[in-house]
Amino acid sequence: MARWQPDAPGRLAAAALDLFEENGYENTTVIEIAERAGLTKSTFFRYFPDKREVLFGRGTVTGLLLEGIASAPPAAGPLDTVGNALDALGRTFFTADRREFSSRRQAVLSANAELREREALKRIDLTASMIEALTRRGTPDLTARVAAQLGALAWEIAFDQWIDADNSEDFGPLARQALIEVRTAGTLR
Amino acid sequence: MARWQPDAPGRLAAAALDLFEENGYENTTVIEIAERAGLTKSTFFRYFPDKREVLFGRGTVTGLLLEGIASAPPAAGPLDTVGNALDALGRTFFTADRREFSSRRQAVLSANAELREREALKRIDLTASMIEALTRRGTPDLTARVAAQLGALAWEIAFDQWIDADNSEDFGPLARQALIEVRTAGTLR
DNA sequence: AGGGTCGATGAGACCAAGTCCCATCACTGG
DNA sequence: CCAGTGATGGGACTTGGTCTCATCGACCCT
Repeated sequence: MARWQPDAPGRLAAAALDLFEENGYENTTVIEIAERAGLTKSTFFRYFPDKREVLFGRGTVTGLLLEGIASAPPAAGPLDTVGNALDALGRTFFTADRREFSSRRQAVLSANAELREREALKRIDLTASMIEALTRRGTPDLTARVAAQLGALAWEIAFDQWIDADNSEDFGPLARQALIEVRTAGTLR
Repeated sequence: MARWQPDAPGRLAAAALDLFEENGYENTTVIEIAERAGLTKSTFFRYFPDKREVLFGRGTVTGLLLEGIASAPPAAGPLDTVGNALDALGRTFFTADRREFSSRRQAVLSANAELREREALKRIDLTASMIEALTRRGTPDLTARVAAQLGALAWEIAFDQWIDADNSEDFGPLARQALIEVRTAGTLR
């Protein structure tokens, strides 16, 4: 038997999500979160740099995305490359069993400005990562920046649809479709 | 004679920028900022909701941008509309006399994660505003979202160039040019 | 068996951000 | 001269976040 209950960070994250749903983010104290997880404030800050971060995974998403970009066929255009990456994300991360969790999490996020701010930062960091990964495979800088922005937009659209209760499609196809629509809408004056 | 020194928020903002440059954002206390401005912590938080916000203007930029979008010729395409708005911004806000200040401010922003996070939020809020302004003049939703993202990207590019020391062009033309390049780069696979 | 080590946790002091409430002060108008 | 008003000061209080040291349980080694 383990000396302590396993997966302290997981328990903290779960407790946090519960409490945020019950009382709201601002009315929830880090001490309360830790207590519900059977831990203390010290341990909380050992695993998460701040209170917001408890709702943001350990950056596995970024890794998957970069991998997806790097492993796309060399001949693929930038948007197709991003499409492949989003597809990979759908297969590995935005799986059906994670849908409910994602939905709950998203509801909490949109209810609080501080959390939305962190989300904004994540989006921009992610976009920067995509740009770097694209330039690494030879995409010209400006093209990479445009592709990354459009990719992030398609992600957002697909994610919202995926979360939507009366919709049962997988994330991958939704992202593909969103990317196509974004591309055709991108022929602007 | 006024009973108190005039323009308390302005003095606070100036003191903050000075101190952030001297000692860095994290090593500067709100109390220190207030003292240098001849005020107190209480007064600081009367004018700014938090420490970060002292570096972000009173949202005049958003107003100007929305105005610029709304006042564009009705026949203009979405990107031209955004271009007009950026142009207006260049004439009214990103004026030559504000260049040095913008440059100093930007250096402080990029040096601190907390400030970059706030900047990310501002960008996303601004993009949302642009989308709303575009849809209000009849642009289809998806088109508006793409145009706003590309507009924000062009803004970023133009701003970086404008800030760049060995460059003397005005913001407006830089933004126009950036927008053109972004549009041509946006024809992707 | 018993002592040493190690990794995860707890305890508590401490600082700064941010909130709140009330006092003060300088002027203004009646 | 007095009451009101608006900007400021003062200080108590909560919470997020940091830091340092103590504890505790298992495992190893002899």
